[in-house]
Amino acid sequence: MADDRKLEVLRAIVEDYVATQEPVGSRALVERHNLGVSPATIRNDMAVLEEEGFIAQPHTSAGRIPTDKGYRLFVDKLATVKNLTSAERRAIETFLTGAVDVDDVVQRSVKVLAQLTNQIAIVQYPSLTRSTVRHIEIVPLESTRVLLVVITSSGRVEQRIIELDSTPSEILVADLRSRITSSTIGERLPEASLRLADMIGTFAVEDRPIVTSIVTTLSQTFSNERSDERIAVGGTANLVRFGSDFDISIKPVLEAIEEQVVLLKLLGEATGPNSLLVRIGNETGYEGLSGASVVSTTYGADEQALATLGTVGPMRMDYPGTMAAVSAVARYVGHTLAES
Amino acid sequence: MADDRKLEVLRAIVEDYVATQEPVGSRALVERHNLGVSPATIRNDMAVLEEEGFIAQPHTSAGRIPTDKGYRLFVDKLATVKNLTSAERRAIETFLTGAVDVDDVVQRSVKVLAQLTNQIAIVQYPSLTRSTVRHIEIVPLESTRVLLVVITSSGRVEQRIIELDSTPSEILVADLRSRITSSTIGERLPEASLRLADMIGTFAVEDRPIVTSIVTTLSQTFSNERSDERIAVGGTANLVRFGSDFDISIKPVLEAIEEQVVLLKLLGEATGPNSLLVRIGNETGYEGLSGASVVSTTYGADEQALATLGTVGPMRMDYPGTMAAVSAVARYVGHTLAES
DNA sequence: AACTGGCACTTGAAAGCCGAGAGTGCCAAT
DNA sequence: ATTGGCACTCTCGGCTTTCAAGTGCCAGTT
Repeated sequence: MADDRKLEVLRAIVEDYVATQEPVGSRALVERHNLGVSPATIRNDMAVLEEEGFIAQPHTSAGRIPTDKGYRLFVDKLATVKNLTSAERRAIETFLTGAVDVDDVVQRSVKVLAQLTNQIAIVQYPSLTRSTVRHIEIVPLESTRVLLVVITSSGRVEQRIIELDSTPSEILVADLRSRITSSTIGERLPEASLRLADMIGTFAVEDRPIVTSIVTTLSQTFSNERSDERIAVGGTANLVRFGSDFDISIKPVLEAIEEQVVLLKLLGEATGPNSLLVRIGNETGYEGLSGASVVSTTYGADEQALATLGTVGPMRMDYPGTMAAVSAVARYVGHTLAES
Repeated sequence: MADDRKLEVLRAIVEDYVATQEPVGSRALVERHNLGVSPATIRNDMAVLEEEGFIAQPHTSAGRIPTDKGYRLFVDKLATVKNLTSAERRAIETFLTGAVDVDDVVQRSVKVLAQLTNQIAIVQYPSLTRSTVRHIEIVPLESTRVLLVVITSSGRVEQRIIELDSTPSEILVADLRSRITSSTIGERLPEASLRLADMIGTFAVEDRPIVTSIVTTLSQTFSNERSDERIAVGGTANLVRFGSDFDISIKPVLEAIEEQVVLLKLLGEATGPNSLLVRIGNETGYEGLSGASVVSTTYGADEQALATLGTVGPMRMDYPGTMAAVSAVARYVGHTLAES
């Protein structure tokens, strides 16, 4: 029997429902897609699909809509990867290449992604803990103040100003700088942090107080979780477009968006580079977001994944298009950061 | 005739309407506020107030609601300044004192303000152009790269990394650093920028290329308009609370919030320190925001206004409360920044 | 065995209707 | 100037009715 056709029907249902936002019936189906059979036949197929849990009807005698499981199957098996138009590619490129620093790159990315997908875009700032140390600088300011600057492989610059108990000698500063540099350059931040801790003992006792405060501050900076949690969000106005219909209530989504912790969980651990994570409906694991799906992926400068980005949209979204956009933006962001 | 009473009636209408969100009629009015007259008398007063354009009725034979003009009068003449409870004051204080840097201060402020007012909070980052130079640092990195760091009076740290044509000698860097420092420290940024421009000619010709690129980059940093436009927004979830009723459609507001330019205009030029700017309904000058009001003020470290903050809320908001919250937060933010 | 046309059945959404309640404006009386 | 009374106007909620879409099933066809 035509088991293929059942899948074809599912695909057609998903596509039509995504396009029209309305339950799709057997008649409409045969008209729009040229499966060479009659509505009645489709009805039989649909009955089976419903039996298996891929589609459902909102009320008896309305058309069918895909269930979570239906979307899942669609994404896994049926979605053909859509390519972006060259215009879209160019848009991303020109938009991102104008960026002057990391902040700017991230903010522009959210904007592009939101516009491309008509959804809510989320971009995590490049993770500190996954970057390596590119440069460290220790600069004495007036009297007992010292400026510490760390530049990471992702082009991010972190700085701290600290107050010491006494004014450090120039020699000490120079010594400190060179030793810290040589033992941390190129290390990933968590390891660099460990190296630093081992180092304090190697300095003269009278210098210990100063060394200790500088080193511990640096160490904190390296393992600064707060900055790992930074996130940019855009396209919230799109929320109205898919929220107003029904299905999704706007409030929990807005709340989720303001709560960074939730957002971070949402982006989640995308498995690896170039692999998209698509979570559908309840798979997001957040109650207020049933009816919504999350498409996310990692981006990175080299092989190394730096952070995550993605979109939140209605469950009935254009998955192929969204997936294409997310992965394209991730790629470009990666490039852009690597160059800076 | 009792002209005072008419004003009293207006105040009562505003207060009741703000509290209940429902048109208020003559009967309810005399019951809740003890004006010593009968509903019929109130009706006469209301007829006059309507004549004069301070109140209106949504439909014939519903209660009255205040018009833009009515709110205006209320805010200008009738609103008694409400004091925050000591619990609220303490909340602001403890919330803000935990902040570690300027970014953090701003982000915490939005959050407090949003929670306090149940509205959308907007906080502009401390303006660069209105700050003074506290410290400048020039740090050679590997080979031809140089890191420039500027610390401003508001505690903000800006840094740039630039690529030079050739490696600068240590002597040149030291010289440059001391001369730049002495001529810009304490200056407001725009003036510092001018000073720098005059300076290039005083260096040896062979050093010009390097000097020029460093100086112009600094100059750009000083007059960086982009960073003057940075803004933090919070409390968008509250939008639902006052959007869902009717009156305000959510979409234009969300759009306005994403468009920084609009936001900046919204905050507008608050006239002076400690003076609140309240714009009601169409006074905001932005079409999508009819039905909304903006309460804003400036905050600053000393006398000097650094930037603006405020809230966007429904026209039917608790003006006294909001105004109190906005000005209190502004004051605390000012303090906090001055100390850091 | 798979497909098809026909037909009765279900059901939600839209439209129309009605009564209740709230609030007004006006008027005559105080 | 204020007040009680009263007729009038609306909106809102609940109710019924109608309409159309879509299904499920069955008997017939290939």
